[in-house]
Amino acid sequence: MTTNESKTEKSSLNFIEQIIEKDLKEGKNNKAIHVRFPPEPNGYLHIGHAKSICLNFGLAEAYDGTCNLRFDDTNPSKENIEYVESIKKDIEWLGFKWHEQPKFTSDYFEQLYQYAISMIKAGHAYVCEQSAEEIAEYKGTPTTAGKESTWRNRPIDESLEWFEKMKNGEVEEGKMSLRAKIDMSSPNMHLRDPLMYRIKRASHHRTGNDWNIYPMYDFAHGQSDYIEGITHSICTLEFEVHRPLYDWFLDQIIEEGHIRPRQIEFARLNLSYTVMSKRKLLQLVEEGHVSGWDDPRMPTISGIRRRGYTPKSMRTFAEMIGVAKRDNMIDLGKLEFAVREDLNKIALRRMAVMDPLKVVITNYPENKIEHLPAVNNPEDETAGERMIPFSREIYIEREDFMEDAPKKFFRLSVGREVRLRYAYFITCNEVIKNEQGEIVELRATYDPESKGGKSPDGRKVKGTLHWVSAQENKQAQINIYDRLFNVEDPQKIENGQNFLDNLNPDSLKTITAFVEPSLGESRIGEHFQFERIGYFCPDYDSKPNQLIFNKTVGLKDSWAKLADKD
RNA sequence: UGACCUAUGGUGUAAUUGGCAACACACUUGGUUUUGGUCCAAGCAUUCUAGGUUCGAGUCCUAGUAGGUCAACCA
Repeated sequence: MTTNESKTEKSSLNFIEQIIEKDLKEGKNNKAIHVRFPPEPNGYLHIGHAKSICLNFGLAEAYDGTCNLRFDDTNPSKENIEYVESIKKDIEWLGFKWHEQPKFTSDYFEQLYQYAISMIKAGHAYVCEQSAEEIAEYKGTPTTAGKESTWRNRPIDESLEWFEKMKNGEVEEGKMSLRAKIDMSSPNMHLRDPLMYRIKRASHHRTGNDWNIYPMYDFAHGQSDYIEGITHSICTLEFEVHRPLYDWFLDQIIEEGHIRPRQIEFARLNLSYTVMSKRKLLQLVEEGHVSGWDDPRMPTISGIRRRGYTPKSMRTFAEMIGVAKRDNMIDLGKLEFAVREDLNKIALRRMAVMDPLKVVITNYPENKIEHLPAVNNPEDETAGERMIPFSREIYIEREDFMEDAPKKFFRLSVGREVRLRYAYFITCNEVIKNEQGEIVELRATYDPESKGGKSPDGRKVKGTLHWVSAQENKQAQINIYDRLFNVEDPQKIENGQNFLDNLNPDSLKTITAFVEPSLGESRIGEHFQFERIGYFCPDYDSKPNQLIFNKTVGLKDSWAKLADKD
């Protein structure tokens, strides 16, 4: 068995896989792969996180390694347990399993504190009494060097003493901080004596009021990686400039014979027609532009789930977009392709009429109701059949009829014959209008010989329409979602505007539709294809007597494309 | 004008590390079809620019250009 050797089924490797295979080949880290997904529990996960989750957990799966889930909870004022729970749920939904129990950076607060003390003792850290403003001022700018703090060379004992007092809550918030002693003139801003600890009186969601000081990201992340034995610490590109600091901190604590984690950065996901920053997503929720974190228009994992996307489609998508270091803007169409591909294979076909137009079949008996068999999924024989009621009066889609139809219009028009899916051929012979001249009803005749939709004499009809019996159907509320923003990159804004000005006012349309009776039994978690329209799923609020469906994504529509050209 | 990073079709990712630029999405055209869906077939690139090395360069060298990240007691 060569599970630890290479990914044989894939012909090309991304740059991270190449690094890993090289490390494995060289026998680094005892030939083990141990990665981690380190979210901060201060918001809901979005599809960008999904990319990272698929990357990290996927790497662990591929190389017979392990992947930790670690909550990076060093900022008690922003984090809470609600987010912890939603993050766990999202990862599980995607189908991944973390190594052992979920881990928390707060589990290591005591160890981190000890590391800090030893650094003070070694002369690599000091307690600084500059204010936030002074620190910023002394820091300099990217193009000009900074100045050293006046507290930089205070005696070690004094720093030790004050750090202890900081910890014990004897120092006011903002009055002191612990800083690493590195290089105030470094061209890398992050090396200009970065903060290691700040005083915070907030209650932490796990450690309560045990601590009055909390470590900063840079002094917590690499250390946590080290403590957990992480081999490859994969993060996004904006942390690239942090890497020298990551390595510097590691140098201060590393011991002989221990695994030294390596930080590797990749480009975060950008998806067209949406935003991906937690801050902006939070704003959309808080200002009520969407109904919540799991609004099906949100790029959050919970939103996407409610929208009807499948875990498999998310993983396919992650596979499709790949991993690299250059900035990208992924076409939303790729995500839609991934979900259509999955849903096409698994979704049960049903008929539903969104915008009904009544058709009376004049030569069909008045009170007769036939139950006709219909295939559940042509892509999956095992899905079987169900029966659909057919009657003298039916509804078809309003847009499936046209009075002055062009040649390319394969649907219903006066004098034209079409097939009603799984039912009969009908020919339209009369249009009924109201006083305003609007079409309110169609009269048609059917060919009794064409039962099931098969032509009795081999004659062809070009069009097949979906339909629902006007007598036997269910009403359903349908939520039709469109892209949340009108422009590809909502963050690109004109002067004086903000990203909210790019919101698509028509991103949600709610209508009432007639659906075939079998949909009355649909359950949350199921996926349907409403034939010729798109994929839909029952919303969380859907009930048997009050059906609600969310549109996941439309079917590809080459007729709409053709019609658009005029 | 500092440091670091990145440049391959409309989009994303490859190219056995110097040897016929490949795969997917999108788009176009045609075929099949009881979903204008699916499926099948075909088409779609001067590898950011300019020089150079080489029998041969997306890959190496030189000089540019463009984009991104970094100045939170956030992560």
